[in-house]
Amino acid sequence: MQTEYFYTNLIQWYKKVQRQLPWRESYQPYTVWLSEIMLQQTQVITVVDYYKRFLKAYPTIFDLSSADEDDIFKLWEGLGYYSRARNLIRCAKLIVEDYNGDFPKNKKELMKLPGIGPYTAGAILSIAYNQKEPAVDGNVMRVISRYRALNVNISEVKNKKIFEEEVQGLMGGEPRDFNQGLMELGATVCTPKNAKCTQCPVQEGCHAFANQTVYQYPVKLKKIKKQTKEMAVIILEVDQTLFITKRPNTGLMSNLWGFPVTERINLHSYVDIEAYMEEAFGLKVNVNQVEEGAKHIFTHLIWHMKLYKCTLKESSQAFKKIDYPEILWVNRSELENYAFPTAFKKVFKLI
DNA sequence: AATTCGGGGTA
DNA sequence: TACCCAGAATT
Repeated sequence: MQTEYFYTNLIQWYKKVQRQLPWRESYQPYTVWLSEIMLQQTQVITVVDYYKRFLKAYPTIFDLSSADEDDIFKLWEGLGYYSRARNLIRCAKLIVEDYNGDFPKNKKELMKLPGIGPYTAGAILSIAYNQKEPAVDGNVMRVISRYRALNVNISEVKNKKIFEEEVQGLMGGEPRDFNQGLMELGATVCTPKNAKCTQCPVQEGCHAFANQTVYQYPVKLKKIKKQTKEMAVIILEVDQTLFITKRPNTGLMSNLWGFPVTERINLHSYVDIEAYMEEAFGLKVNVNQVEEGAKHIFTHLIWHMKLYKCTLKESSQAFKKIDYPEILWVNRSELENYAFPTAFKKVFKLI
């Protein structure tokens, strides 16, 4: 029978070849949840060390729920998608306050929690509670679309339910190992390029392999064009202390620290930069020098940074803060105490 | 339904 | 370069 073939072979393969990963040492809801949040759009190899540090600092959901937000961001520094870190604390507090420290055991309740969507809910239910719920991520869509030769555009969110139903149909009695096995197969064998079909436990049933059309799947129709922005990074130094500010709690790199930064509208004007510092922070500055900065690539845009080295005008006394919640003057050795995204860490080396 | 969220590995 | 990654929230 087709269903038993896929399930049996996948489970057997997974139990034999699975990678030893820190979040596979136990299947507590807390550690499953923590690892799944970190693994969103982030590769396993990147997550491992972050996960270990995080779990050591916060062994239980109760530790995390009472954590200092700045400490969380410092631990998350460099991992990206920083709203995940903010949602992590919000979720931990809700679990402790509203659920007595125990994660809900149904999809509807789980998806009400910040940072938990359909994939993560399914992962928690299947991996922690061994419930028969699908957990469809990019790996699973690639595996299933190849196995069934599905000409379904995975870029359209509405098509995800097609894959969830396929997974349900293939699922057997061990959802925990089955869902993880599906993802493991996608991550290590059924890869986007150089797929290792000779090692595949379900090669005999795979339609794409039979038709030699493996690389036609998954169908993905959406092009992202990265926009390039010329950015001015303001390096304002007074008495060997640097001016830094915490970024707003929405938008790009929210809640992390950074230097003041603004788009260079008139590429040759210092006046615009001085006006920006006056408007945003109430600081009257002089731009003394412009130096080459760094390039940084985000998901949907590219920053070309130039460094605008400034001093305060003597007449300026008031350090007003308007748009930003927090500002600080710190010396270079203190920078490491604050969480900075990688774009600004590149600047550290230049100043 | 489309866009916005990082950063690194890989070919 | 361009693509992809154990996606979710917002517009």
